[in-house]
Amino acid sequence: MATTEVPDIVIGRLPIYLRALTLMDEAGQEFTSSQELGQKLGIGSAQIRKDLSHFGEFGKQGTGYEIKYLREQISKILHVDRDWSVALVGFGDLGQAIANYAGFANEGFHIQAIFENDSTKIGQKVNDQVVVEDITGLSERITQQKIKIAIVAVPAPVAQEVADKLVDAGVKAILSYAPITLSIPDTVRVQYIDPVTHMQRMTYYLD
Amino acid sequence: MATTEVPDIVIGRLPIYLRALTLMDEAGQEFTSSQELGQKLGIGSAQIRKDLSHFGEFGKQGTGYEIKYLREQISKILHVDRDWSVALVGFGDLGQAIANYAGFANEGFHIQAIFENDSTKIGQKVNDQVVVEDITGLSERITQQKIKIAIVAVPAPVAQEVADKLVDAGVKAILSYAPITLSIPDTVRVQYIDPVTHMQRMTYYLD
DNA sequence: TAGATTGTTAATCGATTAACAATC
DNA sequence: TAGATTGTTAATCGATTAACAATC
Repeated sequence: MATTEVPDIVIGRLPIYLRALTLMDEAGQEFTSSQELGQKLGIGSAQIRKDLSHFGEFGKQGTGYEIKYLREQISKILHVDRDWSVALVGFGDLGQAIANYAGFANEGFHIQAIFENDSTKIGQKVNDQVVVEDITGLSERITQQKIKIAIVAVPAPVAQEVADKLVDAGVKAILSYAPITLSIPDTVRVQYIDPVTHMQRMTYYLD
Repeated sequence: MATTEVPDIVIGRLPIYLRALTLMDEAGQEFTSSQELGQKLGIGSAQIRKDLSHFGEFGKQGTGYEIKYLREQISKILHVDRDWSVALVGFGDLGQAIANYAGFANEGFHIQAIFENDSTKIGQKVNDQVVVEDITGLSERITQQKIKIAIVAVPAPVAQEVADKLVDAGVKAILSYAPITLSIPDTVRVQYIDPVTHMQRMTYYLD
């Protein structure tokens, strides 16, 4: 089927499918079905089949999906069948935890540049490879290295300013840990991580 | 209006509204409108009015919403007009960053118990108040302190096991940083934070 | 073949949006 | 009063789900 603009909500589920498939693969499992996958994820089997149908046919009647194959296909669809260079802005507690987090590198997201404005942190070497740079050199470095993805881990009051610089430098995707809604041209993707909003979404149901 | 089961997607937007209102309040602003709020958040004004209408009438024709008042009301709706005790399981890099993160306490989420299984970390004092405990004492301690919210910051392979213990101990809301979908009774709320899935959701749009 | 499961269609369900009377 | 903005209704839009022919 041709690409008739796949809904973003579908794109949002693909990484979840991918994660589950990777787990099954690592467990040595070879095949799965939309039913089994849905069961594990708390999602209807019809939804999984519908989601996948936006991109092609990946299964076989009677036997379901070959895990390795489907995994590869979803990786390609999401463009994660390659390595990505990532810039990290902010090297406080949070930034440091992010820089040390192995999960990114494992999935091909490599932090290749780190920026800070606290002079005591500049020059520090992280993981024996990346040196913390002064934030004033952000635009030049990002443009030069053609980095397209950035992580924002600075305090809320400066996050918008940082985002503006990133956009100017050509960044096309921002993962922001700052608890504010950024104003960003719609040619640039943004995703937010704010643990507090997640908490507040749950307390509604508690008494 | 009576509560005819408010959609969860609406509940999910309330913390965002609350965050924006807090920001405006701190900036000294007194009134806002659904239009202004929507503009700042990239959401339609009709949607904001519709969302709020599930809970009552909070504005005035012609002038809009008094920020302090609306903020208070949303806080009450979300049950964040109080303090919450939180248990943290896992005190590795991520757990430590979470324990040090001021954002939780600022919003009334206080980490009152921390559990680990690495004996070298047990007994350590965090922020001059909470002592890292052996995970074997988890059930007793959580039951005893009647803690209803927990943060899971353990490696994926043990996350399900930890979640089961938390549920047994009476926890009703789990914020999980483990990159797996947990199997949890639907009497317990779960929210996930997985930065990698957010990244993968964006790379789809990059080339 | 008999059983299982796909991909897809059509029906249902739910959420968003536009429009406007009410009213501050 | 004139202008602005609410809360709500109805229309639209989009997503989920059920059902099933196709087929491995």
